[in-house]
Amino acid sequence: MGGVVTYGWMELPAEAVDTAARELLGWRLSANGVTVRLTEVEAYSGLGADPASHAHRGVTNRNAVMFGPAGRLYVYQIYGMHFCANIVCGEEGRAAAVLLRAGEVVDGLETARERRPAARDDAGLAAGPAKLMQVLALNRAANDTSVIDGSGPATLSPPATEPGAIEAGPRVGVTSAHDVPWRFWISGDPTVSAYRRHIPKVRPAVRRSSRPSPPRDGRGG
DNA sequence: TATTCGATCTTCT
DNA sequence: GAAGATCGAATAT
Repeated sequence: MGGVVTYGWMELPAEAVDTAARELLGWRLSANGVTVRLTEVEAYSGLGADPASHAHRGVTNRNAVMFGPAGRLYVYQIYGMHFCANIVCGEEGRAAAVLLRAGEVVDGLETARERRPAARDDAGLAAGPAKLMQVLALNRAANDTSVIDGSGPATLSPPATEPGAIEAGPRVGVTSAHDVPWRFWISGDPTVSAYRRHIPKVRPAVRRSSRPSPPRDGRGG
């Protein structure tokens, strides 16, 4: 009946977002003339039990897409200059998403190389969440668009071949929940990004008194 | 080869 | 006002 495409990972409940993440390995994402095969992803739930998730404090203007229906992109900007994308999972109303961390360029290689002149080799073209976005030429305009019905700039397709063994470990760059092994990657794949432990933010030399945080209506001058 | 640091700005408190 | 699901160049060893 319905011509609407539905994939298995879309029907998993929010609490099974880690399973959805595993299932998405090997899938292909195409946009703007380049296709990438996903080799590394991370799961985020934000159901209150996942402090590393953007959604764990509840709905905000930014993370609202995470609470929406599965199969759409949640794109956010990080450090004022990079964009990263998640594929929303889980039922509508409950936050769950899979961060796309790395991939292998399987089509549009020439274009990908032009978009990533800094890459040392082809394996490094999309070896990182922001690099992946750059290769696909996606930005905030892709936020809240579908990847399953062709209505948005990016389209997701099932794996051409079964991915090999999958490994799991702690997520990269998060400032909490280091013990949750929700980063998944295809074992031995050269395009998987290097693991970086949480890097404490460097503060200006001037350290204020170790007071936690000022009262929030202290806006007087 | 490993580690450190600067760039740059949106979002939330 | 401060932190942040990063990248790439520079520095240290």
